Amino acid sequence: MSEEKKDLYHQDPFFYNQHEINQSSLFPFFNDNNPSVYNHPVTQTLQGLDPSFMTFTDCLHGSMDYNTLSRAFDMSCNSPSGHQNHHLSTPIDTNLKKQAAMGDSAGTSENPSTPNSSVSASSSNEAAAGEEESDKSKKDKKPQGCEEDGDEAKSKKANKPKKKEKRQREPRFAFLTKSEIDHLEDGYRWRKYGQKAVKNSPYPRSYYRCTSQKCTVKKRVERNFQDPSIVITTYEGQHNHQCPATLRGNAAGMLSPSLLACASIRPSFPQQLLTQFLPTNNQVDPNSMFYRNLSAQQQFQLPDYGLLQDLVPSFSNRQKP
DNA sequence: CGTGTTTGACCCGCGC
DNA sequence: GCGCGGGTCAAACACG
Repeated sequence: MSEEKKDLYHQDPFFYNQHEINQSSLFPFFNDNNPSVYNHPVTQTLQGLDPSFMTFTDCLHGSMDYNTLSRAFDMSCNSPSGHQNHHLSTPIDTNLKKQAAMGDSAGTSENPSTPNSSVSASSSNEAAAGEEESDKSKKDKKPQGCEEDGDEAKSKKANKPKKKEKRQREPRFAFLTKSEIDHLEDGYRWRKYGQKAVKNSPYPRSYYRCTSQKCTVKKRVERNFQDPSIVITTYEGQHNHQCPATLRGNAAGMLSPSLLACASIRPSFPQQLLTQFLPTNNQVDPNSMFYRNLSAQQQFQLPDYGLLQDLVPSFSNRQKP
């Protein structure tokens, strides 16, 4: 591995395998339980991945657990590679990497092969609850000009529970998207709650939280500092509610171009996915975000529009002269 | 007025 | 213990 690449690993354990970027515009990173892959990132392809296995929306809707994801990508990893351009990068999990680096037994003793098990419906709820709790205690800690004076504030720090539970992070997965737009529409509503400068990068990282009540999903958005045209979107957690866009019945208008990129990765990408998002009359409104994002986002990245033709016949009808 | 963004301050974990 | 960097909070602000 080159020194430069090593640096990338160190700057962010969530390794963005930008060297693999080719024609495809989107690279999902998934949880994996094998720390070795962090040291030896491999290029995977989506060949051999059963399209019925997963959808982007499945990830976002939380209707699929991470076992499924990792299974799916183990599959894809083992499958013979065929598609030369559509690379899927290495599954990454920050916590696991850290644990591996630290030799943290907690990370390895329990269910080493299925970190995802902690993400099953119940445990992920627990994790979320834990986070809420910690958030609450954090808030309580804040002075906020209530009755406490400085001393009290100090003592409050001392009153902190001696053995604080290590904050549990939700599993995360990231997408690289070639786009001029930082914050890509994905059908959910997000509230920005922070922005930080990224070390060694001129581009800041933005922090978003799902605006839905009791939904703890967060996402981070930043630009690849070596290729500013690439947006790195990292999702943390799973939505516990329906996609607002789906509810509105106008999902196509909110559809992220990432989804299209998904389709571009695998020509046989589930039709159901797109049909699920597209308006029932199969018309694509040229004024919709769907269409506008396409325009703004390098439509040429789609391998050829025959792909979309396959996926959405009506779409191609509009494109054809 | 409700909703979302900006931004400086703060908290916390980690490495040295 | 200290400093650094990532992550979060919340007041102030902007906007429709």
